[in-house]
Amino acid sequence: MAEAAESESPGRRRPRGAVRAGLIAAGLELARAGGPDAVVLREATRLVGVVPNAAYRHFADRDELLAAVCTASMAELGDRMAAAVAQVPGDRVDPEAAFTRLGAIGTTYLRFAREEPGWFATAYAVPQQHAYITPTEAGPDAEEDRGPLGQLRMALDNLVEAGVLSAETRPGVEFPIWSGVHGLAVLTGQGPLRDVGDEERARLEELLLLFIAKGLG
Amino acid sequence: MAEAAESESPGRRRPRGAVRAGLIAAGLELARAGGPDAVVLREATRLVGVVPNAAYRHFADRDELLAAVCTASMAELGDRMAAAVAQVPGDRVDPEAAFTRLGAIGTTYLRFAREEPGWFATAYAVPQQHAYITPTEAGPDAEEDRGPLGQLRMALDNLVEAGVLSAETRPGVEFPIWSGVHGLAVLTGQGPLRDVGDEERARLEELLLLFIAKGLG
DNA sequence: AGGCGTTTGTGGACGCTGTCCACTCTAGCC
DNA sequence: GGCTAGAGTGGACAGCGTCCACAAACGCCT
Repeated sequence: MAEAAESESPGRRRPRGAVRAGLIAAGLELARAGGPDAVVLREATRLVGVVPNAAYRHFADRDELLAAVCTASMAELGDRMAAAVAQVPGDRVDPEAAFTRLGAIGTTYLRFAREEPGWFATAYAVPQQHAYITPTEAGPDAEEDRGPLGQLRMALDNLVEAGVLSAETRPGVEFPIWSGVHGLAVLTGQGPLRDVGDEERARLEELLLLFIAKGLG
Repeated sequence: MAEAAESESPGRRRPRGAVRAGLIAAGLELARAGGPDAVVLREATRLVGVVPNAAYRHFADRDELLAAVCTASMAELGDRMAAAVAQVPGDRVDPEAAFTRLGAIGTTYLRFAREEPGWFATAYAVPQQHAYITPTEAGPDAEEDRGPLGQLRMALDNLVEAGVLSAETRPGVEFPIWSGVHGLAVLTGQGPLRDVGDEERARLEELLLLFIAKGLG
């Protein structure tokens, strides 16, 4: 990432979008290690090997850079969730597979928060409004939403299709479930439960998923 | 709060712990308006009417001041929850009252997050470890714990006493419940659900409490 | 080919922050 | 009634985000 001192004459020497992309990559690196507060503009430019003000050619201010890093962090979470879901064998109407997919979603979410706390915190630390989320009910064509909520919705819809989840329980359940998983991630991540041991943490996660399953049944 | 320019000779003119208490009060004011990041040491000293370095006679650094403000924010949340619980009529073994108390706890928590977002964020933004929480199982003598988790535990224990909640469901349920409530508070507070409308938000809260009730039943 | 405007990066500066050091004055103890 | 510890002051430093004026490279147009 860091390629300082190219020792060329000033002016533009890099390919067209390189500085912008580099700043985001550097920001991602910083965020990974220290969360959103660690995304400091000057340090990012330093990693890219450019003077601080160069960043202002690509971002209005630090918040805009941070927003880009947040979006990238969220995308990373979404990608990992999608990968985990895709890895579950069985088709849409297979009841067992549908349930396993839901579990994979929750587990991956919690694992991401545990293994990449900086990115997780960053993904949800949007400086301004950002509109990750379809306001409350997506249009009926809930195409491909790779965000956590979108993927959770798809998994729940599959559960209904597969006959595991009753149709009248379905509407809106994504929010209690998301809240539960997110809350545990936050409490055990940066919150007061942050220094419970590993196996204790695993027990809490299991407890939560069981509780959710009970609420669905 | 702000009493600048007392225009006395320098040296100590205030009662003994006044500056320290004033700094915490000023920090609380700042946190209320802007969350933990708004607790800036120099601004707090300015509000108290003292030079920035004076703060270092009472706190090792900014993080220690912030920690004190966090503790105070958490205490405020705890007080409001306790007040709401105390206001519910009926004794410990009254089933209906016990259930109402649990609802009051959740509702107050969510309301606090909604009406005092700065304090709420601050309460959970501890810079270092802080040990609000009894690691996982309190000693059998779970005396008076005014923290959110402690009060939630008491309410759940009451629910068992009153015969509403089965004894084998009880162990550990506080964590899924806390997670759910906290998660919704965070998601609708600073998270991606932050700009849903008021009635939408109310619906989400209701949905969550229903889900929790279902998980308990 | 050559000129020119737009883009992109530079250099220097400002105000703000947290923090350190040396100093002073006050209050309370012997 | 002096002395010592505590509490507040003043000045300074580095690091941060941000603004301004300037210079160089690109690429388009004639």
